[in-house]
Amino acid sequence: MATNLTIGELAEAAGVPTSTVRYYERTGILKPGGRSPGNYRVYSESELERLRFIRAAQATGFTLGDIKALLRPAGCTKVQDVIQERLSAIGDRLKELHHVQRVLRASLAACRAHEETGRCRIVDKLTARSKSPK
Amino acid sequence: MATNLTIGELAEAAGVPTSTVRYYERTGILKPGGRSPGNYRVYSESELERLRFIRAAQATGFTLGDIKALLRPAGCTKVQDVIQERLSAIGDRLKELHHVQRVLRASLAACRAHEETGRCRIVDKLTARSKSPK
DNA sequence: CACAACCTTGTAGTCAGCTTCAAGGTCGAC
DNA sequence: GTCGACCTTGAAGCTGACTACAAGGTTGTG
Repeated sequence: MATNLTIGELAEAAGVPTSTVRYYERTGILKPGGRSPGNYRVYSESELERLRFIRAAQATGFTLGDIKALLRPAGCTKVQDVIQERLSAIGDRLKELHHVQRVLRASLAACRAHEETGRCRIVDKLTARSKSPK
Repeated sequence: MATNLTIGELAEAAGVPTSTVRYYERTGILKPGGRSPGNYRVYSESELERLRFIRAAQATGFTLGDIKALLRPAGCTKVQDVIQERLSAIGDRLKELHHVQRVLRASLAACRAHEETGRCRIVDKLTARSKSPK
């Protein structure tokens, strides 16, 4: 079950360039499980999963620094704190994302409703908030 | 109702530095409504809302280029396309965010469950995906 | 064993998104 | 009218996250 992957295979599987994988290694966020006799990096499934997690977290607005802190082994209590913090950040992100989604949907509806009038005031809608500004 | 704001007031209200507001102007994503007699930038509520929208969208992973395209007035049909595209991107983002949330919650639970054993294998959990890898 | 397609290290360059600085102009309170 | 807190422009500098390049080593196929 310990699928051994080269850097190219790993990169392909996660949909990132190999240069990015090496960059992640330089920053210390993702290390190969070992090295082959010919000094090639060797990765296993768990490193692939880790890489996928990194990309998913990144796409939702976390920096590599955030993610590194999250993945860093530490005292269990401390880790719990970090995760709690991150979950709360995710909660905020979700709210913001839903706001953007709501505004865009409203814009789209307004746009369609006015399609026949030839007058599209979509930008007004886009700049209006549908909820209280915190 | 046309509240007139200086750059400092606008920045304060949106929680960004004034330098960022000027940078946004340089990139063409946020322009002041006008200028005061003394050549100060003057903003209204609608520019404040636009700025807040920009920040919310940015926090959820959109680039300024994305947002600019989104806010750019254009033919109604074209705008609809752009918005549809963005909504689909948001759908993806939400999925990723929920995945991260799920993994973190599972980690937290596992961490707590093992609190008394003194052994915390949280990193394993963090790198495991709870769902099919697409 | 030759060849292409991979891999290695190290260093330098790129781009987005700010951030800081210098040298000054404006505004409101005293 | 002068003081300090604001504002102006333009240009340079910074950080995070890659990305490209040079110069070479490894591996699998015919």
